[in-house]
Amino acid sequence: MSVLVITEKPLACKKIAKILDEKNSPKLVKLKNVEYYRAERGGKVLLLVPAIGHLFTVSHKKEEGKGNFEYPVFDLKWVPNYEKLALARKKNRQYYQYKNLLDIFKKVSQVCNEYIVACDYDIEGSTIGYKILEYCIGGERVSIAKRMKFSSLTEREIINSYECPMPSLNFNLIESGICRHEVDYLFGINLSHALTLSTTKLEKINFYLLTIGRVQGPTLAELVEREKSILQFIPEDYWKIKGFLKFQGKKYPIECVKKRFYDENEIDRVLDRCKNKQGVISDIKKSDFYRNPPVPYNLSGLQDDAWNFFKYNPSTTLKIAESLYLKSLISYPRTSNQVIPKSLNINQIIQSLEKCTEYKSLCDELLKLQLVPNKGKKTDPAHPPITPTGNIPAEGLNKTEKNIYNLIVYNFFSIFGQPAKFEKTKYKVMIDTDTFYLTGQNLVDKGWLKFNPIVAKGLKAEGLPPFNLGQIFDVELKKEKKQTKPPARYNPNSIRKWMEKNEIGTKSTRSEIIKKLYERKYIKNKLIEPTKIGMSLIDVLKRYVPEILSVEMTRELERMMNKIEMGEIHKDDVINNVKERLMIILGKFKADEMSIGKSLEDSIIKTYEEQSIIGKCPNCDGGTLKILYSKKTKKRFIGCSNYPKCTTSFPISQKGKITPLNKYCKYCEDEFGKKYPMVRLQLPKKRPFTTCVNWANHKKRTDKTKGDLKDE
DNA sequence: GCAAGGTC
Repeated sequence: MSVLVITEKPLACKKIAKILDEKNSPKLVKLKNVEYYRAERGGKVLLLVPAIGHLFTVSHKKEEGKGNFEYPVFDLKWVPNYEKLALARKKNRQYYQYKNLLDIFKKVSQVCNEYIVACDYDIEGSTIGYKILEYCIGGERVSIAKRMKFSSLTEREIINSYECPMPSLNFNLIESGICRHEVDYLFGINLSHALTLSTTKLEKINFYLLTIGRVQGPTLAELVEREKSILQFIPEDYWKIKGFLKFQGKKYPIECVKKRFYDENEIDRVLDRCKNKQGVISDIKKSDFYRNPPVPYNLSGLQDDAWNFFKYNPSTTLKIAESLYLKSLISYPRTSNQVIPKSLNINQIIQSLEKCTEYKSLCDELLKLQLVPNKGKKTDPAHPPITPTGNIPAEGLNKTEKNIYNLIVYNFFSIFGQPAKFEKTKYKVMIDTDTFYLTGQNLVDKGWLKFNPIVAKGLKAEGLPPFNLGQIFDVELKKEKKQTKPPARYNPNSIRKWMEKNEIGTKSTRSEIIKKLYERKYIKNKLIEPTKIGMSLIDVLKRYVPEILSVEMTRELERMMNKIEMGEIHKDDVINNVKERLMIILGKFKADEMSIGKSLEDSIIKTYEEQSIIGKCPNCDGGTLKILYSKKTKKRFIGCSNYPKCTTSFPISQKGKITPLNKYCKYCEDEFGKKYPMVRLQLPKKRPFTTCVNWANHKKRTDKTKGDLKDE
């Protein structure tokens, strides 16, 4: 008989197998497309099988797939992941992957008499391991299973945690994990069903999916809150001086010591005083400042830079990073670690990257240094920071992949660099009795910046010519009228950071949940604006379930789970409490179902109408082109709102998502002298492309995919 | 067709 070792993921399985095998060469077994390992240690045979995250999930007893949105849903059960996929009619590759894996687990467990859980030592990892064992050997016998507890995949920790495992699973931790799943399910499914059914029962809407949960709720609420403060903002007029100092045919911007004038008379007095006067340099201050090298990337850091330099969505960044990881080009991306572990072979990685001509000179330079990596504050027991592995991309990466990969390589290089040194010069410029400043900065020592062309390129470090004390210049001063600005809108990255700060969601789920808010049409645009649906959803929830909109709900859940971990309370108490609360909430909801549905229905219809607008009609006055549906064929097309007076219409793809671009086609303007709107078309599983609504009349049909745009 | 959390 053998020992079954369960790990959370394939990568960890491979590492643990290699460490535990006495010859460090475990045998790879492939069965039904599943890979696991056979190792030998201390006269025992170890069979190490990896999960792929959760293999089980919560469901409810009456769930019969499509169409059943009854509530309340209180009778929960746990089912294998693949069963859920089957319910969703998704018997895809993933379905068979999960199903085969569970089959293998069951099969392997039958030739074992010892069981060890080696998943991450946290509530999710504990739940993953327990659910698999329960399925394989039954709830009773799980009591004989042991637990490896380690905080990093190093040889010392792995061997130690294997030789001295915890004598049993941590059942409190497992209970709290199960509890977390069930609480999220109870709130999420019940409230989503209640919202969805409220509009379904009305005439105008056949079915519109509305969802809400512990993380979606507060995130949407924050976006709506921001929108309200933008709408309520009353701009205030102010004036500022736009000034230049002239020197050898060049103009250098100077700033008045008083940056904003709220009284127009005051700024006029200053400008009067300065009229026809020259500026004198009355003081020179030089100071050095340093910009430290970056800390190693964790997922958040990578998402941040990918947004700052390339405006990639956090969810795109995660997806690309995952694909680079699966190609073995970078380490595991779902990490929060910012500290390079001592065990990482830095030299080897750089030597491997040296073979790539693009990085060769930087690698050569790095290899001359003593390599001490900079580090950040965050650590992660499960994974190191994101670094290149040293493998060179074999086939070409696409542009997005290449950009993300370069960010990771250059960040890795930069962490070994010295601080970059800048010299700041501040000239005090007096014009009559008024004070202005001219500032510039010079990069005097590139430090780490020489290892990071992406950051260096975006740097503004324009120096000033050396001026002398008492030097006199002609100046140019103008009055500019300005208005105070409302608070800035969130973008997908800044709202992700807000979630991170408030500790809702996890590093791997935040960007997905933001994406979900877009998919549900709760929010729109890159500078995020809630739609009418988003606004009225928050209105309804504020009245009936304010708790689902607060970050405090997550805090409370965490407190409850801590208490379960400490053995102070039982999971059932928490679940029963949630059910009682939901009973009251759902009761009120049901009573007011019609009025709730009505207000949501109006918003849904309006949001759809808004989003169907493509642009102005090129052939009539005041007409609007819209996506319409033919009554006869039920197919969609683009038509003018002035029909039947105006019969302008265009065919459009029946599949895919159409987004107006607020731009018109340059080709058509030159050719026909009319403004035809451009749209973006996203066909399923294809790259989105830009096209003119009138592309069928272009001479060269290929023009439809060219971004030949002109702003309106 | 639904949550949030793991992971390929």
